[in-house]
Amino acid sequence: MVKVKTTDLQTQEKIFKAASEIFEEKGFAAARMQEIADRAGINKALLHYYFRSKELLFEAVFQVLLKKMFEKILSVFMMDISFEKKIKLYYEEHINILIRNPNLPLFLLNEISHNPGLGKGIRETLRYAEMRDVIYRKHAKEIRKYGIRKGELPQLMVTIVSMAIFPFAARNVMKMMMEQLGDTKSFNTFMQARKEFASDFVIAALKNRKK
Amino acid sequence: MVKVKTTDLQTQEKIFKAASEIFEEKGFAAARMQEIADRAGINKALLHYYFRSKELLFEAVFQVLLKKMFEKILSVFMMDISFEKKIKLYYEEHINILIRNPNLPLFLLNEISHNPGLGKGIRETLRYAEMRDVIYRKHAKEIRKYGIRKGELPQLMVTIVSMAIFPFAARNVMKMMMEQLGDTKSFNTFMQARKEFASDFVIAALKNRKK
DNA sequence: AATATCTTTGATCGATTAGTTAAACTATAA
DNA sequence: TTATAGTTTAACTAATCGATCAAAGATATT
Repeated sequence: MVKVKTTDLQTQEKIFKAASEIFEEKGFAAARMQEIADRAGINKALLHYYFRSKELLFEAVFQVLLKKMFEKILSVFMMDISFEKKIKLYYEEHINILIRNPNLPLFLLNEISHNPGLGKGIRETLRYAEMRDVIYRKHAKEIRKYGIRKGELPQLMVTIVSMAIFPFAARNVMKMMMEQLGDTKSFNTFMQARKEFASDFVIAALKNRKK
Repeated sequence: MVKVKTTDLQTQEKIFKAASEIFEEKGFAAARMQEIADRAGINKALLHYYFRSKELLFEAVFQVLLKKMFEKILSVFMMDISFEKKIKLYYEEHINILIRNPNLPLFLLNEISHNPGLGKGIRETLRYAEMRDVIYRKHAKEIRKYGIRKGELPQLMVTIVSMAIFPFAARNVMKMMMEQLGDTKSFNTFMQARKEFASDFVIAALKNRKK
C-alpha cells in the first residue's frame, strides 16, 4: 500500500478549515489551539509552524469569514436592476449564505466589537461609501418617490440588513421560543419563509411612507 | 479620623457592579476575576468568598442583565392600548434602555448562544407564550386587518424587535460606517431618530400589506 | 547515495488564571 | 476584656494554555 503524503497546502487548508469552525463556534477568547489541532488531525506545534500565533491564525480566518459575509451582498447592491428587485435578490442571496453559515453574524459582530483593530479589513471589504454612492446614483428617484429623505437612507439600509441578519444572531433564543410555542417548523424553514416576508414588508413600507 | 467600615452588602454590591461591567464588556470567556476584583477595589479572594466561582458570579449577573433587557418590553406588550401605540411605546422604551446599556444585546445573544444551559432563566423572564396570547387576544382584529396571517406573527415580532436591537449589536460597525461616510451625528442621535423611523416603517408596512 | 530543505511530532517551558488557605483584621456581644 | 463570628488580605496551588525546541521524518536536489 502506498502512503500518499499530504502536501503542505492540504495541511494548511485542513488547519484553516478547523480554525474557521472553532473560531466561529466559540469566538477568539474561548477557542483553544489544542482543539483546533485536534479537529485538523494534526499536532499543536504544527499550527505555530504554519501560522505563527493564535492572533495571526485568527486574523487570517477573520478576513475570509468577513468576505464570506459581505462579498455577495456588495455585488447585489452594485447590480443594475430596480430597487425592488434588488431587495428581493438581497434577501434570497444573503439568507442562503447565512443558512449555510449560521454562526457568522454573531461571530463577526462580537469580534469586531471586542477588537477595534480589525477595522481596516472591514473598511476594505464592506465598502459603504461605494454602496451608498451606487444607491444614490441608481435609485435616487425611487427613494424620493418612497418619501425617504437623504438623511434617512442609513436608517433604511440598517433596517433592510437587520431583517436578514438579526434572526441568525438570535438563533438560539428563537429556537427556544419556537419550541416553547409548539412551533414544529425548523429555524431554516422560518428563514426560507422570511425571504418573502421581509421583501414584501420593506416594499410595503416604502410604498406607504408619509411624504 | 473614624474609618467607616464598609458592610458586606456594600461590598457585594461593589462586586456585582464591577462584574456586570466586565462581563458585559468582554463576555464570560475573556473576563478575568482579577480585573473584576481590581474594578471593585477589593482582593481577588473576596470574590470567591461572596460568589463561590466565576460561573456562579456570572450566572447571578446574567439573570439581572437579562431582566434589564426584557422586563420593560414585556410590560409594554401587556398593556391595554392599541397595537400602533404599543409599537411606538415599545421603540421609545426599549431604545432608551439600550442607549443606557449599549453592550447588553451582543452580550446576551452571545452568552445564550455559547451556553445553552442558560435557557431556564430566559424562559421565565421572556415569557413568549404569554406575550403571544396577549397579542392574539387584544389585537386579533388589527392583525387580520393588516393582512398578517396567524403563522406570520412570529415573523412580524422578530422584525419589530430586530429594528431596535440589531443596531446596538452592530454598533461598532455602524460607528465605522458613519465615520467613513462623514456622518457627524453620533450613534445615540441615530438611535433617537430611529424611534420614529422604526414606528413609522412598521405601521406603514402593516397598512399596505397584500391581503 | 548523500546532502540539504521542508514538514511533523513529543516534550517541555513560562505565563496566566481560577480557586484555596491560613492568618490578620473588624465588629458584636457577653 | 474576652470570646465569637464575620470579613479581608497576601501568598500559594494546581491546572490550563500559547508558544518553543530539538529531533525525527519526508521530500527534493545533486
